[in-house]
This record gives sequence, C-alpha cells and structure tokens, in this order.
Amino acid sequence: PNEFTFATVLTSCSGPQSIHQVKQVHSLVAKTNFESHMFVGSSLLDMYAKAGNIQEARRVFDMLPERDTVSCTAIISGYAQLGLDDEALDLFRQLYSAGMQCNYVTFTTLLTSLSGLASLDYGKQVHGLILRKELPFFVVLQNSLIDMYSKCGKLLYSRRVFDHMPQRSTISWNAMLMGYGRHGIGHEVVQLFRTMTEEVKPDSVTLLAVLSGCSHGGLVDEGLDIFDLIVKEQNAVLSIGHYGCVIDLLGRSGRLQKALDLIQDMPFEPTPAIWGSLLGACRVHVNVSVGEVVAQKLLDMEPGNAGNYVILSNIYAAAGMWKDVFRVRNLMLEKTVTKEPGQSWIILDKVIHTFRSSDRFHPRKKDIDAKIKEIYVDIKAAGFVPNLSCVLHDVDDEQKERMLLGHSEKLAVTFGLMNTPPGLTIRVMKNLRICVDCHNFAKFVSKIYGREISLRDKNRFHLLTDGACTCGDYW
DNA sequence: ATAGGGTTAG
Repeated sequence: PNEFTFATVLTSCSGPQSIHQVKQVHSLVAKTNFESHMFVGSSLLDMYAKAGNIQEARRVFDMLPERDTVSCTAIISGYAQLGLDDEALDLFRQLYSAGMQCNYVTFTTLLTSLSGLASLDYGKQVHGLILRKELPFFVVLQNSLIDMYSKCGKLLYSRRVFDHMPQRSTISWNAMLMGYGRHGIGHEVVQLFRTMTEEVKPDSVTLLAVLSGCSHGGLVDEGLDIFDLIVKEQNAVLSIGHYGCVIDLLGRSGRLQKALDLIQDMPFEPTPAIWGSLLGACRVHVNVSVGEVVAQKLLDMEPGNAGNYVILSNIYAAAGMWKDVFRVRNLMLEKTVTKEPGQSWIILDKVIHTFRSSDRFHPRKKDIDAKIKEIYVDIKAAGFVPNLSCVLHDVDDEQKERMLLGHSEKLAVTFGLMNTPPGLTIRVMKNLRICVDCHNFAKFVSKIYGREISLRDKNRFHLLTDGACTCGDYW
C-alpha cells in the first residue's frame, strides 16, 4: 500500500464504531512510515476525531512535520464536531497567529463553533475576515453565516446574507427557516416556506423546520394544515421528529387528548422527548389527568431525570394540589436523580462571563448580590411574584426564594444590566431550558428598566421586550 | 487518472 491507498481506506472508516478499524489501519500506516504524510495524517486525525477520540487526533496532528490548510481545518473541525467550541476557537486563534492560511472550508468550520458559543462579537469578526479575503462565492460558507447569525440572535443579518446570495441550496432555505423558528417568528416561517416551494423542492429537514417553526411561533392551525397536506401528498419521508412537532403543536393549543391519540396512531414508538413535550403542554394548560398518565410513562422510562419530576410537581402546584407536590418531591428523594448543572453566560467585550447556580466564587459576587436585591425590590413593587414551585428542595419558603434568586440566568441578566449602557440588548445564553420563574423575572426586568433581553436557552431564543416574550409563554 | 478538511435537524 502507498499513501494513496491509506488516504482512501481511512476515509471509509467513518463513525464511532470504526475506532477499531482506524487503529488497525493506523498501525499499518505507522509501520510503513506514512504517519507524517500530509494527506494520510490529515485523514487519520479526521477519522480519530469522527470516532470521538480527539486526544489521539490531536496527537497525530501535533506529530505532523508540516501543517497546511487542510490538516489545520481537520483538527479544528474535530473539536467543533464534538461540540468543543471553546477549544476549537482557541486552537484557531493559535494557528491563525502562527500564520495558518484559511480557505472557505476553514471559515465554514469555525463559524459552526461560533454558532455553538452564540458569540456575536467573534462571529462578526470572522465575517470581517471572510469579507477581507474576497473569496469567490461558496454556498456552504454563506449557509454557515446564515446559521451563525441566527444562533447568535441576529436574524436580520441572517436574512441579509440570505437575500444577497446569487444561488441558494436547500440548506440555505432550511437554515433560514430554522432561524425564524428559533426566534418564534411563525408567520415568516410560513411565508418563506411558500416562496421556497415555488423555487426548490423541500426535503425532510425543511418540513421539520416548518412544523417546528409553526409550533414555536404559535401558528397551530397553519402547522396542522401543512402536516395534513404532507401526509396526503406522501412524497416526503416523515420521521419521528415530524410527529414530535405536531404533537407539540396539538399540546400547545390544549388539544391534549388529540396529542395522545396521535402518539398511539403514529408509526413510531414514542421516545422520552415526545412524552416530555406533552408533559410540558400539560403544565402550560394545567391538565392533571393527562399529565399524570404522561408523567408515569416518563418516570418509568427515565427514572433518573430530575426535570420530569420538576414539571409534574409544577402541574400539581398550579392546580393547588400541595399534597401531591409533596409526594413527588419525596419520590424524587428516593430515586437517585441527576440534573445537568445549569449555567448561563454573557459575552461582554469579547470576554465570556459564566455563572452557575448560587455562584459563590464569582469575583464580582458582592456587586451582583447587591444589584439583584435592588432589582428584586423594584420588580416586586411592580407585581412580580416568585414561583416557589420551581424549587423542589425541602426548605422553607424564604429559603426557596433565595434559591430562585441564585439561578444562573438571573445572575447573568443582572450582570448584563450592570455592565452595559441603556438601549443595548442584554444577550444571555443558557445550557438548559429556562425556568418559569427566571422567564418571568426577565419579563419584569425588560419592562421596569426598559431593556430588551435576548435569552437563548437550549432550544430557542426568547426576546423579551416591555414585559412580553416572543415565545408567547410556551416553550 | 487515482488522495486529506465543510453547511441545515422535536
């Protein structure tokens, strides 16, 4: 075998199951001294990264005698594809200052990481680099820009990029549709979808984007009509994700029994995500009877997921059934439940400030504590009532109130309010979905202080202006 | 003539 053979064979060893094959080929590569060949090395490190072994990928990269655009892009992409966005950005900055040459693939990769970080500042800066390079037109690169701006909360810029494209792929349309959906702008989703179908054929991702956009944008009837049409025409492959969107739609409109029926009739086994969406709907519409059925399924399927207990308890609390709230809390104490630790961050002047719940170690803790107390007095005077059912710990109400005030998104919003001038949108990101109490807190802050707040949670953007949110209080 | 990196997703 020569370098051509190895580079070709390695490309076929893709995916997490292939790690064994990659290692076998790697040993042959090492024996025949092709490890430091540029093409073979790039392919090798790429395969390690795609199989999830980023350490080994990095080792191969570090051993390359020279580096070129492709090998640098491959290792950055390795971090990016594993969601290690900080690491991808750091490595890019190192390699770039060391003189790395970038092409459109490098930028496409880098933009993916900036989307993950939701860093508008870095995103704009990289867009600037791209413009200065005066690259020819590449659809993929423009698609990444659309996605980056949408995930950084600047939908207007996404649309500007989209409008200026001389050619568009299905992915361009899909990225734009997803963007509107992520921001809860349902009517733009439907309008753009209609324009799209005049020009290109939608694929299954398009339909996912449209259904999810209708759901998040509150366009219940439009979404159901579109779904009926898709089912009737039968020219698209429907996945469980499509059904998930429609179940979410039915749940949003309060048609919980219809949602249950669809779960029974659909050609897929319901996943925890499907039940979870319905449980969320039961919380919004305070439906105890369906909620109990759904919660039982979920607690059987994933007994260790704390979130399900919290929502069930929220439903009981909203219905005033305090004995049941207590029962769920005890149930939770009996099981070993785990919860991904919540964290929120805000980027000010290109510095990422991260907050964790009841953060005791933040250097500005004293200032933040003082400011949050001041805010609390103001918003309570305006009618804010803390939602104590968001706390499941067995503590008294006063302690619950203190715990709620420690939530990471409140700390980040407060920090933003302290450190940005009036008129500027406060942009906060969170790794989990936002809790009801924090959502309400942000609403009051937007109203009392006249500040727009953009809150990106795990699923979508909440844009809070003058006491109202683009999610319509359903998320 | 033949080889390595890339975009959308309840």
